[in-house]
Amino acid sequence: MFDTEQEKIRIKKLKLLKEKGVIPYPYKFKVTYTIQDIQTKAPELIAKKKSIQSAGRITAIRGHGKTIFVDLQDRYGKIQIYLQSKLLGDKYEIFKLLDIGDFIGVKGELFETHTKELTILVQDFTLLSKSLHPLPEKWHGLQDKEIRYRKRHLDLIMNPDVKNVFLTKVKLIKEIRNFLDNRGFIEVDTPILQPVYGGAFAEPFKSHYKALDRDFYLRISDELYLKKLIIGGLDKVYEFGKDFRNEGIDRLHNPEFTQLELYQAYADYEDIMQIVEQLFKNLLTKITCPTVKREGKNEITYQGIKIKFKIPWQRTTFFDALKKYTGKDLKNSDISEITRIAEENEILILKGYHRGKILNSLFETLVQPNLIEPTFIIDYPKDISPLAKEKRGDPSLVERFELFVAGIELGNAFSELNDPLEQLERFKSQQEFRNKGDLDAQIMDKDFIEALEFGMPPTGGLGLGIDRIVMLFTDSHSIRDVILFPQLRT
RNA sequence: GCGCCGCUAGCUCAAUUAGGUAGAGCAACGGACUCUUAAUCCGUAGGUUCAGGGUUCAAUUCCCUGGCGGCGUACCA
Repeated sequence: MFDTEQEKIRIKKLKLLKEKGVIPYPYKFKVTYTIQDIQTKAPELIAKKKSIQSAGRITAIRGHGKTIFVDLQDRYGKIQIYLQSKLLGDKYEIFKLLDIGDFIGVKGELFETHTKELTILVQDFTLLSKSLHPLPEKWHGLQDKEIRYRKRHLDLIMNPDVKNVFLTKVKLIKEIRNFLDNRGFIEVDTPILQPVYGGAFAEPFKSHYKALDRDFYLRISDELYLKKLIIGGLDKVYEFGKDFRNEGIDRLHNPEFTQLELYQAYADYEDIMQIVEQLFKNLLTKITCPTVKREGKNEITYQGIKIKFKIPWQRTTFFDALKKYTGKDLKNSDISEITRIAEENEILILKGYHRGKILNSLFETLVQPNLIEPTFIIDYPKDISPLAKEKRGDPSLVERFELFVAGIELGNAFSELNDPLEQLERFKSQQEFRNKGDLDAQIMDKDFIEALEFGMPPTGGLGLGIDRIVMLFTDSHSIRDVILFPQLRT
């Protein structure tokens, strides 16, 4: 546990401190000014020679014989403190048993050094926690991505920009809440452990509930429960939910991720598109990440690509988009033609792939990477959208859209299917796909059908990938950079 | 899953070309130093080179297997 030379030395220092009567892990310390407070109120604090108390982690020590300069870091900032042996007497020697990484509380007065650096002249200090491991190197920080993800505490200590990313995530979620609350939506929560999973195409994580002696699944979406709330009359609901999908990990996928789902009664997918546009307009105005430069309120530069969010965003039908990038109108094509195009483009077709699924593969490979500016792809084939309502005037399609920005899928929405008899038929055809080998086909949920039978008003519904939106706002290349503890191999 | 790349001191990196006693900076330890800020100066210590196997007189270096990670790709509509 304490194998290295430096760790052994720290353990020894801990023992020495105890022998000298220093409590290495005390209970509390009164902070009268955070480091950020000190910085904003500096002129006043200096002028009035106010006694201030602040606390933080030691990140650098520069000794000069009878004086020591120390950098102290707290949640929002870093400040220099100055210790003089003539002021501290015997305690000055105690400080020599402290290390980079230790937490201390200090009491003193603020002043400016000759080089105009804000500094606390320390009259007294208190050890608040002894750190038993050396921190990574001060200048290069912590680079090793594996350690950064596995030991996020070290990443946060050493790489201040990381903090900004997660503070931006918090602000963004808070702002979405505000936006929805102001429009009369109510926030709810629905089960994560579900006896039947549904609402998306994905394999679930499976668990076992001993008391009931039956298998449960971690939800892959909140959809069916939220629609029950619409049936129950809540009319406008949303949930920020952790969803779990038993699938691969890459720069856009983490097995557990945060999704916003919202449902609005008496609305259709057109209304939802407008909500999404307004929501982003609001976020673009209010959310800025300190480490990401933005030129204007209507644009974001993501990974070097400038993206404009001028409303209304582009709306293109699924088949028009395919036509643009394949040169062929595939709306009435048969499966052999689609298969041929897939093969021409070296798109893998696995067991259980039916027409819609191959079309979707074509779309993802040939169209999606080109969708840089915010784009609503609308009106999807029915067989890959079992929860969406038929397109008015075209029974082969459904009223559904997906939102793409920077080639990344950010959201999925429909005019929700509310005809219980048709929903039953859709589930049945999903069952057939499943029997033919499509393991992601959706599961019959009789409980949900029965709820629909009581009557669900026309409803528009939406799912938004929050982590991916945060990627956009923080210019993060990987979803791992916007999830504090991303999944890694154990 | 597949492909490529990587893994060396607590951290950041050298040394691998063509096999020949594994180095530096920071951090640490001892010493000097009352405005430094990547403090400076003098000195010291610190290594199962990811693991296991193989080739060789000799392996961080070459080969094989495994582990972990990164990037890409596939799967995940």
